[in-house]
Amino acid sequence: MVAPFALVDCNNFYASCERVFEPKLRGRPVVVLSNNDGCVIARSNEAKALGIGMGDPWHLYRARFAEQAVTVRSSNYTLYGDMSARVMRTLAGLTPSLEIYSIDEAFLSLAGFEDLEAHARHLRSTVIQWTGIPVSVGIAPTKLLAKVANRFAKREAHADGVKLLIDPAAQDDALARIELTDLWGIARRMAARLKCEGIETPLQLRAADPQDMRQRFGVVMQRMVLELRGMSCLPIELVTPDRKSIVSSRSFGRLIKTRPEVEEAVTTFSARAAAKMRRQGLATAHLAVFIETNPFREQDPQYHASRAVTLPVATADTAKLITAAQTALAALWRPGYRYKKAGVMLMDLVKADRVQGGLFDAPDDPKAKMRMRTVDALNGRYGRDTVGFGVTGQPRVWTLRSDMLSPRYTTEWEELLRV
DNA sequence: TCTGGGGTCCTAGGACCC
DNA sequence: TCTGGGGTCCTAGGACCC
Repeated sequence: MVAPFALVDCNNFYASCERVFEPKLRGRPVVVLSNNDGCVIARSNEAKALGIGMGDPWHLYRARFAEQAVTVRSSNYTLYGDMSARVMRTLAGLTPSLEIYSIDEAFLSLAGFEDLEAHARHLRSTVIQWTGIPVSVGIAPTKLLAKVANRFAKREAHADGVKLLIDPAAQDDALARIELTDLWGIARRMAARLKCEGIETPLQLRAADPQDMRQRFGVVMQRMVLELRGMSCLPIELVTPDRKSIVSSRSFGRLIKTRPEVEEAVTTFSARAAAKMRRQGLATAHLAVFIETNPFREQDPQYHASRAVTLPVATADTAKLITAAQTALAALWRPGYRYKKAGVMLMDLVKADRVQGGLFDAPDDPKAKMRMRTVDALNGRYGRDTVGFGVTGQPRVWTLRSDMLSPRYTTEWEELLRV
């Protein structure tokens, strides 16, 4: 048999994190709220039982649950990130192949384990013992089915946090008891489309012809059909790929009308995103700013827009990114609206080993200056700022957009840059 | 009067995930 | 009065370039 997958998912993660540091909250309804305490982003089982929904605006409940002792916490992402790292470190010690899928989920390969259920229970008990976070474990021949298994591990009381969907009969039974939208990758819109085409249940989807589904819905849907049949198409991704973009955005606590206030926010977002980018060893030459009015206030005139700017060279320098962001903001700013949200997006991120040390701006090293002249000449010749180099490493060709790195230029550039 | 084709970039939006 | 934040991938049309 193919190596089975386990999906380990933390139960009600943010609420569970709060409980680790406040044990008296155990057994009581707990909700964690989004930024500005706007809406519900995590609920303990007790809070779910009260009918509090994911994403619900908290103001709908505030009065109702005041006296019912629902404990409310503002979110603390630093804490959750730290707890997540503890859980992932624990899991990493218990399997040779771990894929961190999200802040509270990980896929594990269970290749080589004889007693899958015993191992799953071991994972579960070790994580709660070492971190205080309860987890559920779903095991199946494919990632998609492991997701389904995890759902039952969480919901069935007798499962006690572990569910195996290895036998075809068990898979049939599980798929018969869920909706299309319960499947990983199918949400409301796609489910509606499928239903229009006569596919109304997960079992019907599994029975569909994979090739035909590819024609009608694309390669992603074909993979889903195969995964439902127990043919693994989605391998464990052991290496976390570099981020392609980094966003820093916030809804304002109140509606904002003046430009200086938005400028201030955009400055903060730029600095925050730049810091995050540097921590990940990345840099960028593409940045965008967006601002939005409050779409829930239908009586207000609406405006939402984004503007991108390109820097002459990739950088991770906060001051340069702030300047660029203000330029973008100036281009899209419209007076007379009441703004609710703004953000800064850093895009087309590149490895920072190409751009470290502000080298593109004022290199002191004579060789670097020489290379800079060559770069200028090349950029002049091609009419674009597409060439750069690293001071610390070997001179190298890089591009502001990866798709501009065409092979016919690469060799020539490499030669010219070798001072 | 006829009026290409390939390519990139930007903006916008849709769909999905956590 | 109060409705999150951070990601990925895909598509489409217009501007612009060669």
